[in-house]
Amino acid sequence: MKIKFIPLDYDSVNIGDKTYMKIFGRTSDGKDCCVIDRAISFFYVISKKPERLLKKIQKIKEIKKVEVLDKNYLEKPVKAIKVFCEHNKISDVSDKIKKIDKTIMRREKDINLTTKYIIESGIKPFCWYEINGEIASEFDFKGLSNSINVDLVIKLEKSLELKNQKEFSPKVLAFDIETEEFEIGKGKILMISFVSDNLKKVLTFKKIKNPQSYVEICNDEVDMIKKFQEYVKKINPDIITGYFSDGFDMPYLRARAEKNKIDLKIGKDNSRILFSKGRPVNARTKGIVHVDLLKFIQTAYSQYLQLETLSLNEVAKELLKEGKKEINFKNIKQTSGDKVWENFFEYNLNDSVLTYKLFQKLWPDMLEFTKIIQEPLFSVTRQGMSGLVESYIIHNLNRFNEIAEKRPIHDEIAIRRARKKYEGAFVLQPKPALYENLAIFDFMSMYSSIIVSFNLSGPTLLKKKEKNSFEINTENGKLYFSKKQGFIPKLLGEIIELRKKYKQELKNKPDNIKKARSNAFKLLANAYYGYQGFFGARYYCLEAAASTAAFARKFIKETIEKTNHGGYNVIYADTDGLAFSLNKKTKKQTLEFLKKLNSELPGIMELELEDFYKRGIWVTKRTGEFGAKKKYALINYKGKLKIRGFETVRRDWCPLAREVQNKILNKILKEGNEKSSLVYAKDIIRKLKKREIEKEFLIIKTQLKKPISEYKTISPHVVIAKKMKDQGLPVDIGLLIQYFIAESKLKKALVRERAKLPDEKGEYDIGYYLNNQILPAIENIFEVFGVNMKVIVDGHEQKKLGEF
DNA sequence: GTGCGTGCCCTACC
DNA sequence: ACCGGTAGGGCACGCAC
Repeated sequence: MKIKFIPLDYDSVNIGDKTYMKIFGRTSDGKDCCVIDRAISFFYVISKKPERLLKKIQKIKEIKKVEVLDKNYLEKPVKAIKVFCEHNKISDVSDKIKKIDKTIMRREKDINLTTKYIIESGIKPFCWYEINGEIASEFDFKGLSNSINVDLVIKLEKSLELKNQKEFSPKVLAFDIETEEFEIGKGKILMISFVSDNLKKVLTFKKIKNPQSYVEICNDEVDMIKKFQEYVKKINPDIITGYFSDGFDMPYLRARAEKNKIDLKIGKDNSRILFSKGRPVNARTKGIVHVDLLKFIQTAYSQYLQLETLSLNEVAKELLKEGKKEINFKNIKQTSGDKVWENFFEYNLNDSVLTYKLFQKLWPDMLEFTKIIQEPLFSVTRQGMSGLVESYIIHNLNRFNEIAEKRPIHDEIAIRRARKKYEGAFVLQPKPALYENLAIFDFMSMYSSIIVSFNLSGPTLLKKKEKNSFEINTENGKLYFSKKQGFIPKLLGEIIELRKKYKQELKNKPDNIKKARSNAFKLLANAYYGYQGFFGARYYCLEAAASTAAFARKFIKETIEKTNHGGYNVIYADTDGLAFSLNKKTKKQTLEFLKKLNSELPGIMELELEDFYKRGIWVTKRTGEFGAKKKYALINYKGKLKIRGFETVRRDWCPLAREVQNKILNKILKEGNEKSSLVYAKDIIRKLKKREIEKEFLIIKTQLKKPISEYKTISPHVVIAKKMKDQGLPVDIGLLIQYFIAESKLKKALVRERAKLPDEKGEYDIGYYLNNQILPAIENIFEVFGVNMKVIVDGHEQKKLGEF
């Protein structure tokens, strides 16, 4: 028979002594389908004299087939023996070959079976195919089809990628649980909510009177978990999604199922939820793709989100413009009244609703990444950017006839991590002042364009100077790179081109898919440089990373020189951009000057105008009279502010300090002087001294970055974290610790001894907030105008200050 | 006992 | 462990005086 089919999830299974792929997906008429195919399993043996080796290798009985091929390995032509055997025999066979000769290079054993299958079969995720095959009978594959809960199980005979790739909207189930305890499995699950198309439900065993229609009351926890399982089966989604569900909801469900001796099976092949061994843990449900939105947001979205945390509440507020339902957890007990529980149900349901909407919002991005990277959705949503870069490279190696480099093992990683850091970007020290009439130029994707323009990669790195090679001076001497384009720079060049193409298409006719596609290529391009310097990368090359940084320093410094020579005054520069004052030059002249600079740049390097600015301010460092780097504020001719590095944009400063500084920067940039800001600042200080500022503006937030016990320095937020843990609150890595600094009877109490939880009793310490928050945030701004805040505060109000 | 350098720690910039 | 280096700045700590 012939069907139109779209693959969503991949899995492998051993039947007898053979390995098969199970490809879960949908048919064009919406049927649930599983296509069965033989797995494709092989690895390469690279040898200078393959003929001699071949005879010995062929004696190994597990090997099914060998081919001697001309391949490339790290750009160099090699003779390779492609050794085919069953997947579960690969390491046996490989070991036997190693025994023949220890030095023999074996490669691609470490490429995962699904990746290999996708590459070799060409059956890619979320791409429509015409599949020819037979319906598997109950006798095929030792009855495999009986164990798979789908409408159709097909033995694949032939597949053809369809020209007409129509859109596919997956059926999604979003879910969320609420529990008695935060620790995984410790208390009961109180309720499970889930949302799908036209369906909203809360399952619970709390028996309240007259519940809302979406509430379904179960007998007990066991019944509730079983009902959830039944609902998943009935809804039969393509994707099940949650928020931090890898780390909480899924492990909790498993723990409670185990505790209650429930055989919880969610997969379409009746398998249990599978958890990865490493950290962070991820949870897989076979056939139904489990997507944890948090992980994907962390890798693909967080750089665009200027949020204090990536909590569902904040992310939903930012992306969906709607937040979570507020609720006070502490008061909820089994004995609480029905009204309290009603609220709790509503809250729980709302989380699933938000998760569902968030999924729909992010879906174009996930889909585009999946299509570009060609890895299954499950792994795409869990890899970091370096993993995505690597997958992209691996899926494109066949075009270059390349054998993949091996993944570094433990010892190799240790060596790499121990290597000295290389010199990074150049940052120009600014001269503190208020400037007028500015412009910023920056290099478009500077590091990526350097990698492409100078062919910087491991395989193109030369051992010594060759005629006609690229060369660059680094802190470890000169390095040389071949001019024959390597596959890594080539692929990156393509990514940059595609990004440009889709960006243009997006401009011409905007839609979400184009936006997602353009963005995915942008992220991928930007991650390339980091990838080559990352110790876990197959194509790790510190020399290439160091050279990229060295070229960047060279070009930004040259551009600064040229700009100063061109009659401008460069104020500041960081990595790939420079700010300068126009002096008497016009915008038009400046754009002409930009053209000239561009005509002198090599390869695909390009300098752009970022914007013209009406005013800009640079301040001194707190220590010393020098201008502070990475700290400035600008206003453009439309009145839009660009604030970088200032306390205003730092979450570890209290809102009052941030707000006051923000207002002052705003006023100064708009008005061109400090006069009215000074009046404002004095007023705030007066209010603070009179304790007229609400405590909520004085809460300091700092993230817990590691387990409490690992801290060598016990700083205020660590003390607070301990307090919270003692109170039975969930204190985990990544938690944003909130506290304020209170007055103390002790004369010389440390800050940490004065730190209190926001709802703890105590008056805030006026002296601390004045001297450690407000003044530091505004002092060096006024200093630019020769105004000394300390003198003003002390001079006028010395007596009052003395009290603190 | 104070003052200062140093290291830890967090969070920003690009 | 899950992309890099550069930088500012608070806080705790320990040594010098």
